Amino acid sequence: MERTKEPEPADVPEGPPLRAIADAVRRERTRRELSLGELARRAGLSKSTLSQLESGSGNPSVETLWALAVALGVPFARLLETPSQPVRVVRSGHFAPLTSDRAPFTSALLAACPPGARRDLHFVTAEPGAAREAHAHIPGTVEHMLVSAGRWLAGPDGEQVELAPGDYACFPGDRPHTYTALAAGSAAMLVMEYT
Amino acid sequence: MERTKEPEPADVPEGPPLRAIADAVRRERTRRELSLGELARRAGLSKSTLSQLESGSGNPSVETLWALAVALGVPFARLLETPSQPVRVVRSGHFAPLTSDRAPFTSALLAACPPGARRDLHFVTAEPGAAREAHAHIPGTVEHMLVSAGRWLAGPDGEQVELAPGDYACFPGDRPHTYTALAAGSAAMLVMEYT
DNA sequence: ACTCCTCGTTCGACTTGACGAACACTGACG
DNA sequence: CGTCAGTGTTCGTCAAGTCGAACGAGGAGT
Repeated sequence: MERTKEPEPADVPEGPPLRAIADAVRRERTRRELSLGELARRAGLSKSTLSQLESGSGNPSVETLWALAVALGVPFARLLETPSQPVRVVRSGHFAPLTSDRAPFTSALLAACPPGARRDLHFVTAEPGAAREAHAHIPGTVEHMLVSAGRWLAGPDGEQVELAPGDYACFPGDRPHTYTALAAGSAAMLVMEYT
Repeated sequence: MERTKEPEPADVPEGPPLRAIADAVRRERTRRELSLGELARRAGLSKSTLSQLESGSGNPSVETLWALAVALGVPFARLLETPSQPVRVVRSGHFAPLTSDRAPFTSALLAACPPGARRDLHFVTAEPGAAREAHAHIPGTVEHMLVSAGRWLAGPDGEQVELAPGDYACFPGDRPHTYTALAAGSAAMLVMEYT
């Protein structure tokens, strides 16, 4: 391995989840009560390849992983999933300095659109006092909130976070959650994401 | 390639979408106006590897693809997908009167998600003086902008509109267009929609 | 005991992906 | 004109992924 000697930018410490892939493959395989050899045969792979893959040693090619996904009957991305996302908050000014090609311009990707996802855009305003209670939406729903003005307290029940203008947060929408304005004239961009 | 000689089950004619991956990488790269070498540098890859990958010849490892996904700031699965409307402005306070259920709450649907559409969320900040010129994206791209702070002049060339905090505008992104900050500390939510 | 089968692992040989260097091309600058 | 800094490509080399075969371990049935 070791393709590069450059000090990886510290703000992106993530490496490829080889361990997670290995576990996912083994999990999906045992769930179907398939033997390692049987899955290898169905996927057109050798047992040795699959064995090394499941042991975490290795760096499979997309062709190999694709064959496994087909043989297992799962979408490709399933083998790469990391456990459910927690509430994610990006404080104003703490966005990733992704691109700043020219002069006084910064742009940050808050949330890329997952495959097949659909997003509706809302703009909400509220005055203090009343909490908007939203019950659980259909599973897989994710909500994104970018505060435009005022102050908000929002998030799943028990995990609410306070947000100031410029703050961004996203959290699962398939659990009960609330939005509460803490200041007069509070406003926010709300993106509902369905999968 | 050709790892197996077994007659592939005819009901699953699919192979790994190497072509689609190649196109996706190039699309995401050019969308960010990154050169091949620059992306390779950020991802810790060699130019040759990336060149071959984008040309469709090759079978990248997950480590390689993962590095690219991180460098591009997109979820891994995005790279595996198979894959002109007038300017519309909604002035602050002129949203559709979707009055709240309870008291001091208003919510407005700015733009419903068309079937099959995909949207990426960005947060942009800028200082006056420099206009960010974005060249035409792939056809069908639509951009949504919700101003959070400051003042903006944005839109397709020749049709720019001035926007104040709370204002919303959407316009085609497949034509040359610009974003210009007119006040210090200007910020906005930017939603890129692809079909 | 033995045989037969299947399980998952480890071994050497082959194939191929990834790297670095050199390449041709373009446009900007003197 | 030449030079430089970019673009993206092709080349040879090395490391790593993949393969087939052989391996030891565990059962089930004689």
